[in-house]
Amino acid sequence: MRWSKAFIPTIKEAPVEAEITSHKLMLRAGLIRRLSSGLYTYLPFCLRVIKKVGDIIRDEMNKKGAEELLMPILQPTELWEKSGRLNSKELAMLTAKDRTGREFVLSPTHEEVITDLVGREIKSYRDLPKNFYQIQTKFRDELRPRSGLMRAKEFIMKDSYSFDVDEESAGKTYAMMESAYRSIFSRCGLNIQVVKADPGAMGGGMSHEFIALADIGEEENGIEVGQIFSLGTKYSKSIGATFLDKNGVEKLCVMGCFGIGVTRTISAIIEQNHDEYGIMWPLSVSPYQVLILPVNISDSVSRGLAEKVYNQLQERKVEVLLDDRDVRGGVKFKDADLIGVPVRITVGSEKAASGALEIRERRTGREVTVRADELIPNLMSTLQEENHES
RNA sequence: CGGGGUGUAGCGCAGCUUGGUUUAGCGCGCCUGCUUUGGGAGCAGGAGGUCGGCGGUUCGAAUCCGCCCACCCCGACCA
Repeated sequence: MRWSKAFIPTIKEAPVEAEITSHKLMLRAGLIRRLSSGLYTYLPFCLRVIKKVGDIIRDEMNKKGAEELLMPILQPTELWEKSGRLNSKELAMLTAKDRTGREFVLSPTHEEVITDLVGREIKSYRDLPKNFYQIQTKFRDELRPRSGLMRAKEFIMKDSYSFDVDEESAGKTYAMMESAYRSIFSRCGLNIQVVKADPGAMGGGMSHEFIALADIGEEENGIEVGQIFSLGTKYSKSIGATFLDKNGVEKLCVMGCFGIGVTRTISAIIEQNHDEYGIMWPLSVSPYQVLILPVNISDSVSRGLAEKVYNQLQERKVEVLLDDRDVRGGVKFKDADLIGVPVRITVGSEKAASGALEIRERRTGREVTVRADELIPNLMSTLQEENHES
């Protein structure tokens, strides 16, 4: 992508609405814009990160045998009456009406819908265990939205729901999800602490929270980015999800549910990966892997070299952003630090004249000068290292 | 919902106390031209505002009064 064609609206100073670092940086680096309190547009740059995080989640969930599906956001209130959660204050539900006046819940979570589905479709112990997940927008009528994507009325969540034949099997699923979550957060570049938690509105038995350590955050100096619950038979009983066991006896599915706040995870990543100049994306979730920065775009030699490198990297499927804007070098350097692409290739007029350029790591500031024909192998090994560090 | 605070150009603010030389300013950003080009350049010119909204007081309101709305922070609640 060429920066001159991309929509990356960076700003020098953070608007006063933002207090915490991640919120400020997301505004400044052109990731989000506010529509209204607790409602944000994810700009193209942010959407790339959302996709990266989503792909890591999909990879780890699929490894554990979970299957992705997508359920409706609008849900009939009758289903929520069945589970007894229609008037749950904790879930802070938003509702919507159709033109006949029928009321729907704008889903804050999907236990009811998935249990209804499984109850209708799965009838035999032979079809269990099952684990379904989805990544979609959730709604909570937050009393007080705050801190950008940290607590929004509308946010992106990965939620999954497991169905097992008994507690023992459900326990294994629970442990598997815990390990999947550890891998997911680690691959996202997050330092996580797992703590025992109160199941709250979900009900059921055991629960653990995944806390990203940060000096802001709402509990224990950390940000809750995920939570897992063993639900027992609470929903299979109220909604009706049973199966026949080996002996032909009807039994209730033993359930678990597992959530990750995707957009909040991105806030947490920034809280843990930034410095005074801007974001320092872990390579695994960075919107681009490499930024090419020709210091002076009107110098034809460095422009030519930058274009050449840009093409080479694109051919190798490296996600590369070329800062081809006709602005002064200082502006580009500041923006480069702000948006936090992990590897920067600087093309300066002097060195370009002798066919050399610089590779710089955003996180460490480490910089090497290489000849253009040595660039690709050097860059590939730098990317490898970055990958292992995050 | 309780408490605190803020609304003046895209962003950051001054002006309000004491109403009238304010045709409402300043910095950044934006547009045009020239110069400049390794860490947010310089000069010149320019565009951009129902002063959050409605009502009231007054000869006259960004400024005083009332109501409403929006937004931010603390609390209760949550991925």
